[in-house]
Amino acid sequence: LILEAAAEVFDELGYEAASITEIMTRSATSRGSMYFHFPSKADLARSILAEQTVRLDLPPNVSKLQEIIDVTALFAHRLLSDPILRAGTRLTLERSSVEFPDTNPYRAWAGMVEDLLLTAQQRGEVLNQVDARETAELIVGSFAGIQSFSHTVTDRQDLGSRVSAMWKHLLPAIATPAAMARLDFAPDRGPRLAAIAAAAADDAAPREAAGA
Amino acid sequence: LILEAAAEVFDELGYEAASITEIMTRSATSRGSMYFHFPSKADLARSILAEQTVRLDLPPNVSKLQEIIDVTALFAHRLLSDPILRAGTRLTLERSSVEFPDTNPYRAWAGMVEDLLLTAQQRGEVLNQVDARETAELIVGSFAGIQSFSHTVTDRQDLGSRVSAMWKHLLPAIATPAAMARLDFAPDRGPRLAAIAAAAADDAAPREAAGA
Amino acid sequence: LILEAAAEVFDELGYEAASITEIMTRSATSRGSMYFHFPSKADLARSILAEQTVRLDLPPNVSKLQEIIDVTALFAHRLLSDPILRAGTRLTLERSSVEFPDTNPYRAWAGMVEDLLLTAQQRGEVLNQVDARETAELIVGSFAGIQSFSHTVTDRQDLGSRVSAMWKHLLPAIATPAAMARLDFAPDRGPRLAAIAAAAADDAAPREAAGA
Amino acid sequence: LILEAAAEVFDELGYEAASITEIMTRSATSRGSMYFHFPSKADLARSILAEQTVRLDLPPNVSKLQEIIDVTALFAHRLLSDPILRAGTRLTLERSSVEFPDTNPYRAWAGMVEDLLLTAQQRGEVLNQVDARETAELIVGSFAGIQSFSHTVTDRQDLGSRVSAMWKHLLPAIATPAAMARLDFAPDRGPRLAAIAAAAADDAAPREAAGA
DNA sequence: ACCCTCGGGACGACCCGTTACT
DNA sequence: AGTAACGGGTCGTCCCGAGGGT
Repeated sequence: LILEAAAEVFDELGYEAASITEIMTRSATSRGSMYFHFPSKADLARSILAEQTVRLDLPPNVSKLQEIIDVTALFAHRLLSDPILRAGTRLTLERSSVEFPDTNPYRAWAGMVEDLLLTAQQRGEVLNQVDARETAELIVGSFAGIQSFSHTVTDRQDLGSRVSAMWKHLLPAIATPAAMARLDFAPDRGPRLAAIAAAAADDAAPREAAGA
Repeated sequence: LILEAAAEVFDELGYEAASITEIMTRSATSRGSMYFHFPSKADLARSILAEQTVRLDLPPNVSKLQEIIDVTALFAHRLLSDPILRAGTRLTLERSSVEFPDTNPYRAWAGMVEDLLLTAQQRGEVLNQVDARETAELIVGSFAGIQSFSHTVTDRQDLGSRVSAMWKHLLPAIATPAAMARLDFAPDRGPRLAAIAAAAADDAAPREAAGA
Repeated sequence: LILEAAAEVFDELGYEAASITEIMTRSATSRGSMYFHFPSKADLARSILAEQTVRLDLPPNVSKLQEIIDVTALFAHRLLSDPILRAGTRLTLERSSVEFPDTNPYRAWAGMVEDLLLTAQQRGEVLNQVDARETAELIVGSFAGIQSFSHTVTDRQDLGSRVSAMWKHLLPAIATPAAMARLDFAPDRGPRLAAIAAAAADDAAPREAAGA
Repeated sequence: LILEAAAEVFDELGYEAASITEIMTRSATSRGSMYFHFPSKADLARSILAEQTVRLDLPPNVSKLQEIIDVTALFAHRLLSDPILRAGTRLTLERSSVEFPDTNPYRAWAGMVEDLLLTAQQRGEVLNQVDARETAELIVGSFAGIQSFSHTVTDRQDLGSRVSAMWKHLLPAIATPAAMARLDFAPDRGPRLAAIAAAAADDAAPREAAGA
């Protein structure tokens, strides 16, 4: 797809430094075709941001706290290989303040985490003194910063460990002792989740193929 | 100064979107003068990054852990008014991966925090199971992300509270209970430190004037 | 054509002093169009050099020595009116050393003359002791210098006479007496050849028009 | 000297592409000093052209024709090592048409050669039918072109041979048979003359030193 | 409906030769 | 002699329409 190429370029160069010409070249598209599908450069960026949120559907878990952890772990894992996600984070970090009046990715993520947190709190997984919104925004912000740090220092190779460390430091102030004992936030949580998802997809695919 | 204007523009537009012409206009400098002092745009960015680290000298504290907290609190506070610092963080977030081979701001901050953390650990303020480097990098990353979040959502107006919340969540996993009781990480810690520093400067200035 | 304008400017100002803007203005082209056809200024120069060599097709002559003379005479004549040729010589003189690794115009010309010289020698028009390569390169070099001299002093108005004088001085050391008697290197040899070529073109054109 | 550095840069880059900053750097001069000695860039070029003509004083010879040959041979030889001369020829070739209203180097050289030629003709060394001015200008032009050719193709390493070849081709049409027998235009004429001049200078220097 | 060649300006950073003030 | 300041100008490139073809 043409978005793929755009994502690569945005990831490598950032929004401003990315040139449509470069995207064209890399996706072997011509100028006319490019502007037929995406009226402007900003449109490309918006499409990438939209794609990004779509790609985070996770199977529900009995523990809502585990779900939050899993979303970060899987996101961290996918960041290693998915150019759309990589570009999405870069664009969020660089341009969130200016570009997205309503569909701010930060807000979207924080809202999702806050909802999960509230549910978890009702189920007794989360300490009572926790302010769901405050904690949710802290988690999202921290994750974004850690990701940036890891990107800078090791090109995200150690992002899994860093996210694991984040949870190790944060959870004592969030989770109830009982809930905490059952949580899995090991560094390889991301890859494991990805493997499970891939297996599920393999299960589903033949059925689809048979249906078609 | 000319750096001041550059910082403003970088803060508002980011590195790529900032134009030298705009910086020129805003600082009422001519093109020739501009390039006499800063041979290139990248040089301007580098100078801002360098200035930034200089501006973080804090009076030593008996508690090294408190020193770490204070550095974040004061930094958060100054971020509200100091364009150099504002620009510095934006440049770090946007371009740290590409621009600064050795003088990476992330590394510099993380190194400083790690040193303080190790000293604190020797003094019994920090739990033994804490890995100083891991924790230091987590703190720096989280701070950067939180700052970005706050910048996006409220133009950093609530950064003090967010940093305070960060410490509230992080400290239980870092500080020994005894040390924790004596730590001050209230949201207004930053402004208070700034006031103290200002008073100290007022004290020193007259003496200097008298000496001269 | 756009090359025409570029040639004019290069001819008048030289490569470095010529500005793309000036070429644009003079050819009423926009910058976008300009860079669409010629990716760079150097490319313009290269194209001019290429055009130049194309424009020197001459009807074969029984005397190969006469062919060499004719090529210089016609070239000298065209230099008065053809901007591409004028620019070409200037570019060759100024930049041949640096710009054209393989397609050096000097070498191209010298090679052509050398070949003709060798053929002429086999036919007995050229003295045996003549070293074809040495003489060919001398002719090309001399022609270039004479052209530069004439350009400087009389804006090339007397180039025909100068080339004639060159042959008057050179031929005794090149041509056999028998061949020499039949050679025509009068100052107006160039214009006469041009007239013949024009007449031939007029002959051909109607036929083409009729065929089409 | 500062001219030396300027000459180098002009030789390598040409007039337009040469930058005063580069000349400054290479001669370790500061901007102020630079503009104190040479009010403008054009002034630098003019000074180099002036220096150039000075450096061609040759001991008088009984044969004026030999003197002409020697001037070309010595000039060709010095071109290998003297940056001032190298730069001078480049500037002459590039800018003679535009820069020097009265002190045109071409004219200066042609005039000198013409005078020598006339004297030689009076002495019977030169054929009667020779038009001194025409021939003088031919010689100067040819030399310039040959030098350019050699510069392009072999960085002037074979310039001696080329000049020798030039004379071999030209002299039959210029010199009387009697005079020609006594002329020396071998390829190594330049180096030999330089050696003689050096020896003479060695002779003179001690005396000067003694006198001083 | 989809794609591409071609054209259009507006800036981009950078660097230039040159002049005042110290 | 030397540091600082000055604008004008360079080439290159960018994001983007418009007409022609498939």
